[in-house]
Amino acid sequence: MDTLELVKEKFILHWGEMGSLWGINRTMAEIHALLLISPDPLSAVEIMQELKTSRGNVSMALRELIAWGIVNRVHHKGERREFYNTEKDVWVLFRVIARERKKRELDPTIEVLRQSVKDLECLSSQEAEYERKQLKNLLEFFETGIQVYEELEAQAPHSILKLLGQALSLKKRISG
Amino acid sequence: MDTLELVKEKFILHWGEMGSLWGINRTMAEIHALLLISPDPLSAVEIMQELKTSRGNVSMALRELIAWGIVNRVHHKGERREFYNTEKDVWVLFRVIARERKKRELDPTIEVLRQSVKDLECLSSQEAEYERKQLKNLLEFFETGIQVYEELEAQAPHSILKLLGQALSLKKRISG
DNA sequence: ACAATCTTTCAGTAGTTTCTGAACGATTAA
DNA sequence: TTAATCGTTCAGAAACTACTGAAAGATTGT
Repeated sequence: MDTLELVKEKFILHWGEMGSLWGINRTMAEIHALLLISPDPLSAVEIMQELKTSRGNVSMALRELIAWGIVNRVHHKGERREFYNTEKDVWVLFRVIARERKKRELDPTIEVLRQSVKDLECLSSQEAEYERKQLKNLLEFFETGIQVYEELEAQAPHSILKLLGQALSLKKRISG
Repeated sequence: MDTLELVKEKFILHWGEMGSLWGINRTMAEIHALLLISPDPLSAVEIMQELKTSRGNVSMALRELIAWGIVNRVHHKGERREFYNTEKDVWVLFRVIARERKKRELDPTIEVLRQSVKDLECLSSQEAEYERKQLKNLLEFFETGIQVYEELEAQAPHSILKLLGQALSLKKRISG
């Protein structure tokens, strides 16, 4: 087996592992990895063969990936088959994922926290007091997180993290 | 059931859900939530009763949480039982988790990418070229991520995200 | 209309993770 | 020593998630 294939396989497997650590399943992550390093869009059959998995599984995983906004369908005219593509720019990818995770995780959490703090507002036992304090802290944390997210979203066409790094060292130079 | 208990339960359940979305299991996340809003350290039995789960499960989950560095054992003298505590400062908690995730996820990924790029260095087919380009981009992304992480780690005793927000708006004011 | 080629769906299965509870070990007190 | 109380471990059960493959749906060509 040649180097290219070996590296490809290692990368795909690793990406699959990482996928499971985050909330997405192995097949999804593997497909994403495969598309990321493929110069051209691939058909479902090619993906299926490359990853040695079933047709149905590929179909379901692609559906999910498309829902995440990470994969696009590509239609070649005069072709019956559909082809699939992923966003190739890592930084753009990061933004898409960040937006989706915010929607799925941050927003609902903030909602729960806001409601909880509100519900506890009128109680005055020791315990309620403490709980309210803690939940308020959490809420503040997540709200700041969202602010940072929006700051990023608003200005960054590219190189989000790089920008962050610059911003931080800038701040360090100026204020201490 | 009173408001306090209701809010407590809702928060614990929600935190448990979120935990599963990230890589940690429900019980771990629930225990963490419970400790976070408890004014005082709790014993294993109290946790067990509060979450309606088994003794063994609590023991295992606590072991994991301690391994993450999120929960501490507290020994009261003259007490046979152990009590358990979590870091109450959300910002500190964030740092601990960030460090751990870096170690478990970022570092190994960077390792794979470095090795892969190196392995591809001497190949020159179209495909190898493209693959190398993509992996290099990924590598750059993760390396920048780590830089930002270290920047944060180095300076922030508190309010990490807040700092980030400030840094960003500062940068915006100065440079565009 | 029929065949060919592709996608989607979903019931059932395989595989994985989480949880339970009984067994065991350690510590303290009587 | 024995009983009581606590923590830990781990085999097996339960719950959950991912995957397969056959069936059905869609589209195109003959």
